[in-house]
Amino acid sequence: MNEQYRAPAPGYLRYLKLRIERAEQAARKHEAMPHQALDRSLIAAIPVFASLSGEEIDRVLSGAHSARYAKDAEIFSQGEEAGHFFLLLDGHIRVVQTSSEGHQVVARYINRGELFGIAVAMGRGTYPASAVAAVDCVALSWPNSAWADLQSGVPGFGANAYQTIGTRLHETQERVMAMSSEQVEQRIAHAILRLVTQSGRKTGDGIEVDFPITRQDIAEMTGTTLHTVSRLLSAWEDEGLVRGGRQKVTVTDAHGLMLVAENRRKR
Amino acid sequence: MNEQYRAPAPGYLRYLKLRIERAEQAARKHEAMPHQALDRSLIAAIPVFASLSGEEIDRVLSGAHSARYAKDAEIFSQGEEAGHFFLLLDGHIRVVQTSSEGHQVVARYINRGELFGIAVAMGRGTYPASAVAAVDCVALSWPNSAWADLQSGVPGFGANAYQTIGTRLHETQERVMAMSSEQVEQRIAHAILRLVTQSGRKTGDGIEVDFPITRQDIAEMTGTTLHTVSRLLSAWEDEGLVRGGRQKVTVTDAHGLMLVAENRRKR
DNA sequence: CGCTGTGTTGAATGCCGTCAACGTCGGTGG
DNA sequence: CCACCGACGTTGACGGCATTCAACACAGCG
Repeated sequence: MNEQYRAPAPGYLRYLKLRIERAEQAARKHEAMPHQALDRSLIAAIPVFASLSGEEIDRVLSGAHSARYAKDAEIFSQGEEAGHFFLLLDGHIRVVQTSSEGHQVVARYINRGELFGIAVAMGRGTYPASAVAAVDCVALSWPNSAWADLQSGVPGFGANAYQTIGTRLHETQERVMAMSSEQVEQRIAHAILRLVTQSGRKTGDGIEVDFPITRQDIAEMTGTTLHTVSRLLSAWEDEGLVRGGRQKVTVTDAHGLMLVAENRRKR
Repeated sequence: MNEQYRAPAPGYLRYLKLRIERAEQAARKHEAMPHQALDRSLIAAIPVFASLSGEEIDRVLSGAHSARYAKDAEIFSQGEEAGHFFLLLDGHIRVVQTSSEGHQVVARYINRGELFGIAVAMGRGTYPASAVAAVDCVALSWPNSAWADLQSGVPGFGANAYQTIGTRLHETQERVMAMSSEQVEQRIAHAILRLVTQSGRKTGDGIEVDFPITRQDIAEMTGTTLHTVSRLLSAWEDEGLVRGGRQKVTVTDAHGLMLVAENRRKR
């Protein structure tokens, strides 16, 4: 604190660099087929729409726009005017927030069947975060003007949407509690358990996060650095709790990892 | 990590003690006049209801229950079945979350005119946090069954409520970002600025948080300890940025404090 | 085969939590 | 009025843990 201005936020340059990289990747936004043939079965599989008749589904889809998004494409951008809301049909989406200093945080991952970008439901004019395809994705989008129609036309749609928001608020608050009270080790363990619970895929020797995820991503979920994440994952691999890999994490001993998460581990 | 079980969370005993104290204070719950005379003017001053006619206001109030809550009384409790929602007519409410290990976090403060305890809007069966009166308070409450009536009967009520939730989600996410990227000093500065912005009262020599707030409360808002808060407030007092006091904080140099919050301070 | 993105690991610094002790204020009861 | 007590606040000393800095390893790709 002896300089005229304090040095920029720790690691600022690294974050800036990453941000630029991702921005360049994002230039590929909306590269894909803008009006893919819509299949009723895609929709009928979504719980919210399960109760609808074929005819009703057609009406719901008539106002929707389907698009494919390549991996790392940006579906919408933080601060951008929010004109549409989305429903993820397939893939995984990473929701990223960037602070004014350039620090990035992964707010959450969206799984298939979930609504996202529903700024309209909260009376917001802009998206509070960016949505990036973690893998190739397919999503429906509606203009905000369709919100009222869906709410009145699809029984349970409004309730489902507001419950989604409520769940996210609650999860975010729990994250605040975790960051206030837990050690880094526990936070990372909890984060990984949440990932495999919500987006896990069974493999031969455990449960694996079924989209590519880097150490840096995990660090941005838990408020630490990729170094710390790497160190801990290595240590856990030695203990047989997880197995690492390039952009890959496999939990081989979920129970053991849970003990770590709750700080009850022996040793 | 050499013991059989790791030591309990750092400072656990202190938190437990505090929790017990507050629980005892909370035993005074609902001590006050259960059906205070309702005054239309109380309601007409609330923005959401401003557009209503006197007759409509009477209808809104007919389903409501007004109560006074003494300082430190608990209006509802975390985990409790959520049967009502509330509107704060006067006073200030502290919303507190407690983790399973007993660690407490102040989720937010509620100001007059704001809805709180609106679990029903998010399809939640239980309250995710506890609400404690920071000063003597007056609040309206409705049974959950009145939610639909208010939504259909009061223009803008639903939109206002969902916007409130959206704002809180956004604020909570910003808090996650702050805890991920900012130093303790900046977080505390931001928290105090937010307090005086949202609940400030002008005094002779600055802006003061207009409800009693302890160092411990500030620590629970920012995820630190009361020691660190005390140290920093003392340092800031020496620099002329704030003035402290028993359960009191006065900002005397908001601009200077903002420089601290953004880590742009000279020196 | 270089380049870029990703991951690993060692060493050192420093922030901030922890422990501890003391000071101060306000209320309460003798 | 005064002594006592609990709640709240302050300050110093110490040390652990995570960040930071640095260097290297490895995979994929053009």
